[in-house]
Amino acid sequence: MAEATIRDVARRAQLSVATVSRALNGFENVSEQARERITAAVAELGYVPHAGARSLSLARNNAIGVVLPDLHGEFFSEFVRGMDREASRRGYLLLLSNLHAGGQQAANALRAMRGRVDGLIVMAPHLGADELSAALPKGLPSILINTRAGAGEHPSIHLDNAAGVRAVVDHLASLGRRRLVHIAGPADNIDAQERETAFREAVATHGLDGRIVAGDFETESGEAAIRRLLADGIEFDAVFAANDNMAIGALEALRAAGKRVPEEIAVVGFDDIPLARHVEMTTVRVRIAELGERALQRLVDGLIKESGGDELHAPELVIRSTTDPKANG
Amino acid sequence: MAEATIRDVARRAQLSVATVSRALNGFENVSEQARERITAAVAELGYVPHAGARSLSLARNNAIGVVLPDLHGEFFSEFVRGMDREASRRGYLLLLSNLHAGGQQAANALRAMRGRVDGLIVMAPHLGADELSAALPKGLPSILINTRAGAGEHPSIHLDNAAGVRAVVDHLASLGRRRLVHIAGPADNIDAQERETAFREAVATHGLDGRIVAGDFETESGEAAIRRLLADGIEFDAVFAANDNMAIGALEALRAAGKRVPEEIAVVGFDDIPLARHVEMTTVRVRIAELGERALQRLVDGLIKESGGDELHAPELVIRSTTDPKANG
DNA sequence: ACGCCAGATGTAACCGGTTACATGAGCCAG
DNA sequence: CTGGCTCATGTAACCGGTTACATCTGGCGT
Repeated sequence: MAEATIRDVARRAQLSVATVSRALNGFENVSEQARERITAAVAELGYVPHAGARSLSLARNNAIGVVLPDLHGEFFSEFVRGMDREASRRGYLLLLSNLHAGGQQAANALRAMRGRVDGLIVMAPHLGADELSAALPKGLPSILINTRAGAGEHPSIHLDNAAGVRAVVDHLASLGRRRLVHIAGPADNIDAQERETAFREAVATHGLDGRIVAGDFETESGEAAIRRLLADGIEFDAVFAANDNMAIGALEALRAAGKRVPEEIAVVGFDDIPLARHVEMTTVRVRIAELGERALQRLVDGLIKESGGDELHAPELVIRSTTDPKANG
Repeated sequence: MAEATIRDVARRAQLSVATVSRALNGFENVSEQARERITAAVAELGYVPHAGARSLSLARNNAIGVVLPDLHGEFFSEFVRGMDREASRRGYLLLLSNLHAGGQQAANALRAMRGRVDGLIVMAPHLGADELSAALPKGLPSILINTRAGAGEHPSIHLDNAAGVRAVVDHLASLGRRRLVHIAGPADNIDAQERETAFREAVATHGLDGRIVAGDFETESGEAAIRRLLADGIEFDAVFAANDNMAIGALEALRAAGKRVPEEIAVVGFDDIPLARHVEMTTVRVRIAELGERALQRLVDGLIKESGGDELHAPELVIRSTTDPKANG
């Protein structure tokens, strides 16, 4: 009752395995008669080709490995969705492996991909350049996502945080806001770092007053940050949080304190999560699915022709009523 | 510059492939000296075993295939997260394939899994029992999720919609509500069907007045449904939508019409999406990640010992302020 | 009638691992 | 000194496909 193999089909059709293989792969040089016998045998045996064996002899897997850290839901599903969309369009499967722990665990996850996939999409923000280079199976085309380390050696795609931040600050400046507060994300998060740095620069460029307070990407930290500022009697007319969650926390704290948004204080987030749309918040939309799509696209194209270098993925400002009362929700 | 194989390692270490294989797989019967030479050779060549070849000879892949339809973000990421968590715990990888189109496309997706995975987790709500049986590679252990067709033949796990609905209706009845409205989901969605049927039954059991109006799982349809009821002058004191999105639409329509929630009209959803928590809505929580976890767990356990039958996955009522003003948010 | 060629089919090596079985070395008991 | 045992190691078959190359057939030109 074991699974039928191509040899079983050959025996049943009274032909050689070579002919069967050719017929199944749509070669021209197979007689009509042979083709019929083979189709019949396949149906009778319920034969399904063994993709693993096929991959081995073709040295080609039609699969892409995806290695991600433990991600927040929204990002994860959108990213995978994007990759999947492009993958199924091109006849590839996605082999998923999450990078829970660090170090050795990560190396194993990457190694397990060898011989099962034709390329790797890796997001490993917490890995150093050396660890990463050591862990990546050499000779397996890889593309790095939002990973600053080793960007020179491997093709990579990064979210263009600076561009998003500039768009926000430009927008706030154009609305006449002068005293901006940035609620930063966790210090060990690269996106948070980049957003903070870009904020400093953009504020300097516009000659605005820019203040930075700490946050950790959670709603509560945004709320707490604003309460502290208000309690300290700090003056400001705009809040730009490093992500939407904190911006929502900020929004609630402001409204609880009786501040009018956006008339007195404008609020801007980053990411454009569904909730942001619901509360009509101005934010920076990151088309994550598109990022995944691009990554896969570039990787698969690169399987044919090597294409190194770093690419940026541009986000987009979405203006809603927490900055502009005229913007409808 | 091709990848090193085990034979290269053997040559370099001046040993046979058998010894190398044994050493790499941690067998006891390898001398210390041989082991050292092998470790050195592996390091020098940067050898990484070819998982595909290994799978072929072991007839074991350490991978589980996951075939899902095009799902809503929240569900998808939670489900995959759950499976992944359990998979990595057990040393399995996840091979993902989305089921975009129907029929032949679906069959191909399933076939492509043969020989790359040890088992299949399939969610194919739109496939008939026959199609499904035909498409599933025979001899590949499979577990069906939220798929009514062919539940008898294969092990499966279903969301217990009826239990969730009963909990809601019990809760509303205990609050003294008598005239309930159910905003149903799309007619071709199985969960929507089950929720609607269960609603009819629960309402009958309690001897309540139950009315059903159409919806399509989108926020707007919930809003429209309520507006229509109000315009028609229909009397009701509770709304139970087949999902949270529609419940939120209903909530907005009620508030826009000046109705007080929950004093005049209670509102309940289904799913417990993050937004539901934010608007403090009573709903039925479906622990999707847990569902994924269970599916994988059961499948992998079943690889050892076949365990047929159908299992139910129970959801849980979460009471918030759209039904009970005392419930804090 | 014969050689040549095209086209269908078969044989067997190969992809990169694992492993049953064979071999050979070293040790000890008789 | 030798038979028999243990233990490390090697040889080669095997997993299930693909494919280079060999073989066979029939048709055609001269």
